[in-house]
Amino acid sequence: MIDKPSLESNHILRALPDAERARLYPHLQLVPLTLGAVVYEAGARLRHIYFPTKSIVSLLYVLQSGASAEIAVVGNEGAVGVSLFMGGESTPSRAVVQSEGFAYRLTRNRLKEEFNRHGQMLHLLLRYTQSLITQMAQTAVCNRHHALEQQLCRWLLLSLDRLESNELKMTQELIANMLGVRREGVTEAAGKLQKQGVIRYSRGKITVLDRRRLEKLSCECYAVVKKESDRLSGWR
Amino acid sequence: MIDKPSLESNHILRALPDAERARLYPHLQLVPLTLGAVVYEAGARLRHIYFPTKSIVSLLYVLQSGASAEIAVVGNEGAVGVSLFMGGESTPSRAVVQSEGFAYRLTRNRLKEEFNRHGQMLHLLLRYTQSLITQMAQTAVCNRHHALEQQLCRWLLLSLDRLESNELKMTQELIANMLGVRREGVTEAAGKLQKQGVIRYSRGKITVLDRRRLEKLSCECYAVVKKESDRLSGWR
DNA sequence: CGCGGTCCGTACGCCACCGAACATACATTG
DNA sequence: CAATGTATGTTCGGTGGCGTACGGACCGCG
Repeated sequence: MIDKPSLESNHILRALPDAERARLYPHLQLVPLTLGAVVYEAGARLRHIYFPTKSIVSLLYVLQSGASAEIAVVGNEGAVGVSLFMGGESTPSRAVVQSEGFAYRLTRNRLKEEFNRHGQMLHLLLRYTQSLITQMAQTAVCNRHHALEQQLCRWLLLSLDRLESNELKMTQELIANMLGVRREGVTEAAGKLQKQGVIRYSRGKITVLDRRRLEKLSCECYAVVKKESDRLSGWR
Repeated sequence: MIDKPSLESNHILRALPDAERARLYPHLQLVPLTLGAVVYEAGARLRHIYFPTKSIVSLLYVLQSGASAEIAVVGNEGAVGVSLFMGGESTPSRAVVQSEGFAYRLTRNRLKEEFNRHGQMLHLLLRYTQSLITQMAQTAVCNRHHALEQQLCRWLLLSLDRLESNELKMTQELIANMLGVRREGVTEAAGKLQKQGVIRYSRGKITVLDRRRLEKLSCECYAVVKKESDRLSGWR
């Protein structure tokens, strides 16, 4: 369906020194991530760490009531399953594929082995983890203080950054699940944005027409996360 | 004012093998943490990592609007400034002393040195970081879905766990800042709890009378965080 | 072509929380 | 003991998002 992506499509893998990448190469398994697939379940023992290439994975928290909320989103800038090298073999969150694509994965044991060599992989993952933490913290505050419409803008931008087009396949229902709000709320907010000519959408296909405006309408959270993520993925 | 606490008052320091602890001992500096003191400012370059003994430190996010919210709370179970060993020398959050006490601290360079030895310290800090992540994630979802009263219960419990008494010095105003809500909202929720005989309070002194009830009235978030924290601080 | 499913639009009552303003009581200080 | 500051109590209108319900539009499929 799509060309198989190279290792370099993932920023972490790309940033590895050639020697390390070569060493890892035979152990990196390319797997397709289909829309809606659960990469790992909350509380389950993780078996792999995933390095997305063109896919997007959402980290979701599901409450006892069934209500849920996204706490972070991961694309080709990072990795899914960082708790593997942190030592607790599981997390209470669920990872769901939000945008179809591929990922390279490494088994738990391989990762630990690599980890124990204390090469760049370790440092890159640590830095990435910190940017993940920033994203989660910002999400927490955003949930508390910002209006739905602003959050929608933030969310669209975060997704957009992890794709290569200005179009995303995503129903309002799913977005509502991610943001932890009602679908109707998303309909209304998206309606406003469309009326202003910022986006256009229809049946699960959203096209961003005016990214500038979208950034202005978003809360500060997007910029903060982006900036910190850029800073941490920069060299040294 | 208070007896100087031993290294073992902090769970991470306590869990270190004797040899490591002995090696670190001369470099650990005991510092008092006074109420309201800012351990580090958002975006500022961190210079130390802190291991609280009897104090509590809140990690706060402050928005451009001035609104704020606590994203995690750290006591003698953990450490403040984990981003130091993650590689990004700062974080966008602010750390504020919420309950007076002491902490041992280590300079940035010492920590890095220790880190490079790849001993237990590294693993303990990594595990602790994961439990911190859990707390932040849970906070994010809690902010989204749970009622103020439940959140207040959660917050009281989290603080209580990090003290040794059933009494905390904390005004409703400050609690409101932490939770990112209005002071009046806290007054109302606290009033309800007092009427039910769960807590008693007066002018910045809150006494928990019925911890069981408090746990029942709290949202699930407290239990989830507690359980995961216990799991991760357990052996291996 | 018709049917069922997915996706989006709209509307209504409801409630928790907000913003602001003001009242009261206790505490500390000089 | 007066004065000022701090902590808590109470009120009132406003509103953003919730729960629920229903209707219409477009799609793919048989």
